[in-house]
Amino acid sequence: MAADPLSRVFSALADPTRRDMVARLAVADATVNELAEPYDVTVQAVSKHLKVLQDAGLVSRTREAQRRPVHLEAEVFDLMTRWIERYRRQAEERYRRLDDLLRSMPDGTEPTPPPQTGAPT
Amino acid sequence: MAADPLSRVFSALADPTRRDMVARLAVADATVNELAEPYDVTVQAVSKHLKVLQDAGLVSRTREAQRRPVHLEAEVFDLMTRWIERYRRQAEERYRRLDDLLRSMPDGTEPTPPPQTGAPT
DNA sequence: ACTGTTGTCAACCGGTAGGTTAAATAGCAG
DNA sequence: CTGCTATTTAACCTACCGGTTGACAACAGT
Repeated sequence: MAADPLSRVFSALADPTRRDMVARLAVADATVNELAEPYDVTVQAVSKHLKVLQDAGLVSRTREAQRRPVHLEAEVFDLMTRWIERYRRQAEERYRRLDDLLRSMPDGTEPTPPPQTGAPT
Repeated sequence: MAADPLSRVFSALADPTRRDMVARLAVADATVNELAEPYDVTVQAVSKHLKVLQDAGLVSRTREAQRRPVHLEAEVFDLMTRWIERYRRQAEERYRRLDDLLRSMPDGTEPTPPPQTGAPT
């Protein structure tokens, strides 16, 4: 199983069934059997999906009598949003600067662009 | 290969190496060999990663002499952000309403909410 | 016309993801 | 204690994923 949290979250949401579960859990908590009902897979398969979501920190389970309601934990979304926004912004900034650059030299001279960088995580 | 775009994007970003490539491409376009340099995998492996990113719509390639610079396409990020924000908001709305509910009945009467779990005592 | 560089394609391999069935665990109702 | 319901665990199977090596295509430079 993927070591880093970001990989776990992205990987968890890469499955349509799991995304659908998240969508339904955003509306209301639900038990495993309730969650399994709409899909034509076994309850065990759904239980596995739930484990993936839980390992990704997307859901939590609380013991309530013999049932174990599943609850959506929305905070983890921030992890993704922050990652995405970071690079989206960076890319947009690039375009902006490229625009400026092109506008500032209609003669086509190459002004030796900044040196390459190493990559962050 | 995953049919729906959302699965493809999430799946593509579930790999740390691919996320790192995206991070570097946010800074500047790069060729396959340049991209491969920091990692201790073969160029072929990187080429495969690139194909995944491309199928997800995250990068595009433009033919330039014998090189094929890779370019980050940031628009696809919106697809994810929209999905995430939608359910995050929905979940937060749920909490808000639950708060209101609890605040609105200090007598402890149960107004028969939807046949839900977690009935407060 | 060769040679070197850049990149892809094909075949293969080990590991893991997602599904199944069958058995085990946990709690509630008689 | 027995049985019913809800859920997880175990064992297994198949398919895909990420990596490899080896061969090949396209182009630049000499």
